[in-house]
Amino acid sequence: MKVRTIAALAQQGGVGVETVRFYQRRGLMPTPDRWSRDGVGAGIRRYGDEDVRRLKFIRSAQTAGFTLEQIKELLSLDAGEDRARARMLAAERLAALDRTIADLETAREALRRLASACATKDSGPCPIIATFQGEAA
Amino acid sequence: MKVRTIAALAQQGGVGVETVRFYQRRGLMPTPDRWSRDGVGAGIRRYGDEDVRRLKFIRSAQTAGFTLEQIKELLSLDAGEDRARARMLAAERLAALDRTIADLETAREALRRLASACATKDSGPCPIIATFQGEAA
DNA sequence: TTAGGTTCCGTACTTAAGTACGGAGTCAAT
DNA sequence: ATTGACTCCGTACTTAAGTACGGAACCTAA
Repeated sequence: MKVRTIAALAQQGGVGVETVRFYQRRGLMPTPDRWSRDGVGAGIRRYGDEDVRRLKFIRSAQTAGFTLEQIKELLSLDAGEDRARARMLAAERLAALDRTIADLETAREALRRLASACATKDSGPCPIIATFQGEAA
Repeated sequence: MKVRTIAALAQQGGVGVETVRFYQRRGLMPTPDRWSRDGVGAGIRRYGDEDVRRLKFIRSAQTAGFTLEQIKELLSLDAGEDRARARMLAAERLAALDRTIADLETAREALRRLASACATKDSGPCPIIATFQGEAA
């Protein structure tokens, strides 16, 4: 149950302080009450392990291609009852992800062709446009 | 040597007219002179097969993750002598692409876990955050 | 208790890649 | 010759996801 400042939270999540604050404004991260150890003054906000997990989840979900808006919904579903909705969001993203990966693999082949086509000599023009497109539409 | 209007060019490239004009402003597509068949008036711009190839190249290169700025450089390299530079751009992008694909595949696994974890029952909470992260950092 | 580094907050700015708009000119078919 | 669609052009707006800024409050170590 370690308690940390926003800077430590951000650091553990691999983002900047301003980004955490941005997520708070967007409703993705909670904005806990401020408190000081000695009870004097307004204090500052402190964050726990749960917040770290939440922040890391946001980053992973982003890698999976969810928008912040969708991630917000996933977070609200996390404690909710609507499994069907969660499944649907996951399935949709999975399909889109597979398409993206396929596209990227096609692009990788094109890049390989380009790299090797331009590798055979050390000077002289190399037809990038033609090579890159290969036979793809 | 078919000649087409900007709308036909855009359509063949799978983009909108405004996008072609945007690429022209950015120096990615040429802005040919205007001419009319009967020589009367200023005419409009006409585009050939070369323009279609160029536009399609831009779209493919974008899929490969190049920015428009980088694509602009690739286009300038297409007829140039600097093979080394072309190879370098390709190699860098290839490496980044491989990292992206790997990340996406990791994300796909996480999504699969999520989908199946939330599939076992039809209601009740399903711990999205915990499930999605799996054991990944 | 004071100096420095942080936090907090609202607001404004940034970037990439478009998209939209409005008015004037042009083209193709009737 | 007119009408309706399309082109051209400059300028402005959009979206997502941050980043930056400035001043006031706060916290910690010396």
